[in-house]
Amino acid sequence: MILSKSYFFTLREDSREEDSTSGNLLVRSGMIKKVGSGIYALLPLGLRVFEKIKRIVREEMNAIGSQELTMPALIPEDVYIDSGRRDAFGDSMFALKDRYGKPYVLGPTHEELFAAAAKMYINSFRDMPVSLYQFQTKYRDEPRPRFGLIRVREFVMKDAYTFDRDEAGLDAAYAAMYGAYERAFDRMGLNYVIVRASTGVMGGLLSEEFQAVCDIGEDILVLEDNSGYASNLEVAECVVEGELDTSNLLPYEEVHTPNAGTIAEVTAFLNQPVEKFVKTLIYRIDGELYALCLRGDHEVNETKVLNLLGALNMELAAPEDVAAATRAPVGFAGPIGLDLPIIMDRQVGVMSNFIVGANKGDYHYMNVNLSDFTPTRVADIRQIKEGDLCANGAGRVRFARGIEVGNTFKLGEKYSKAMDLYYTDADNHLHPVVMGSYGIGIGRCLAAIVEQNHNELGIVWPKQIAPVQVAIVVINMKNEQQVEAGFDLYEELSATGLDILIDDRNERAGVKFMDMDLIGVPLRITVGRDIVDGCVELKFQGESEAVVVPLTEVRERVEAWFVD
RNA sequence: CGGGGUGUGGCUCAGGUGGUAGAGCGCCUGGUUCGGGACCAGGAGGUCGCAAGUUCAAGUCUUGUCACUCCGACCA
Repeated sequence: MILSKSYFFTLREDSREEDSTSGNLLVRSGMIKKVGSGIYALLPLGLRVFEKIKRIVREEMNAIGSQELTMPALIPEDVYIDSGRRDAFGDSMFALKDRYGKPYVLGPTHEELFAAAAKMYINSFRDMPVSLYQFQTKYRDEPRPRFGLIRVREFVMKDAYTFDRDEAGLDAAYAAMYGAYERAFDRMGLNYVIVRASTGVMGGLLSEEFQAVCDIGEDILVLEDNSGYASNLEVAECVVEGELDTSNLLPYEEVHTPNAGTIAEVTAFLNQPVEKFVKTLIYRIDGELYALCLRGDHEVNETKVLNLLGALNMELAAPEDVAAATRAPVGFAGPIGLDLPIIMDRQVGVMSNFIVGANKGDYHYMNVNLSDFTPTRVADIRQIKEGDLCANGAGRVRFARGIEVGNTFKLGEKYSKAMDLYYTDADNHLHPVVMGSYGIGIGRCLAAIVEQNHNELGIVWPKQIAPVQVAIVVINMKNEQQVEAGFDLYEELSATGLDILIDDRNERAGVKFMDMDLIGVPLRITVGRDIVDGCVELKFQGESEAVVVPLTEVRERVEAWFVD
């Protein structure tokens, strides 16, 4: 890459449109440019990085025997209606019509088409296992795009699908894919953890996420360092702490608590610790009202509730619904005498002589016990907190934030049944194919790498990802000796197969150095004052001092550095 | 979808009470510089998001609209 003849520019100031470090660095280094909300152009330098990430993923996919193909992004809407997912995606799907009025969508994910591809091929158990993947642009109408390439509306994803005869086959395919993912993310230089996740809209048996750890991550990871436990907050199991003390159960009594409708107000008014309260939240879940009971200092985990009930939507009930159900204003609901299904968190099961709302404005009950009401269900429905006991008992959990750069799903038979994908076994019986699906967000990887690897001057690319590995900076373009040596070196190093850049612009040295630091060149070779001795400077990423090396040794040093 | 903010040159922004647009950076020319985002002089570049309205006169006031953005809701 000869800089004076290349599309190359940098910006000195942060862009007002960008709200993340990675987004700003990528924009300032001229690698990406926002075109619209959640829509980005990949400029030449950015595309180089993007292609390197793709190459790593492609190599790892091919290495486990997955075959690449390409599905369309523009898809007849019927495909998703048939699988039952059109409604599940709802407004997050981009929808459009052709000139005849026929409805189409831009694919948000491609299980359906891959199932269709499998259907063309798979008839017999002899046709499996088989594994397919693609790189394809996905479209999701995100309500709120943000953080540069991290939450966008158009993005390239590598999605892979495996097809097996049975669950044992799926387990093997899943394990292979999991290993490929570990190798791919390791090669990218990402710091990541693998967490158990919710199967959500995708459905299925198991979901795990590859989460790049960083502060702007939108997912909360629950970690226990000694045991290596890692879970997404959404599904992190809570364990019951403490035991039920039945030694001194008291009869419940009504107490007047004027204007004390929040937990904070009641605890203050009654001067009791928040752990002595049980709060009762009225939710509307798939249209029906439910009461959820949790200890006062605990929060509802909506994912757990939805999974428990097999429901799709839940929201706090409207104030008028609460009033009708509890015969009291919001803030005084309680389980005693309440005519709603009651789902009680397991932790409440070890509480005694606690305080609940009395279903009567400005009143609570004290000294309530489990015998005073009957929950419909008792389950783990609370959100885990930092410092809680880990589900495996190994210790206390801490939280971290993560960017989901990849996920793996054991889908099982859900889509094959929906898409009528069956095969004949050796005994001539029909069985549904057992599927897995696996995604990697390429742009997210790029953003996460930058988010994890930068300093005050710019990006610090891992050398295998960097847009160029080596930059030759010619200090003085009017000095013929420097120019000639620079271009000779450029020729020589280009033969190594590495990506080489020569900065031959008529700029001052400071400008060139700043630009190279901004775009994140792992090795900078400076052709300057030492050229009179036949030497140049090599400055390796992470080293504060440059080393002076004779021109004759440069190639050797560069090659040794890169394989290191 | 609810609430807030912002739209002025390629970028970052300034433009009390209305009077016909500026700065810094970037770009072009010349000169002095030349190893960590140089300096001097000259210059090019703007339908002030868009549309109506008020007014002799609108970047500025009114209304509408679009875009971007933040908080919330939502979220593979």
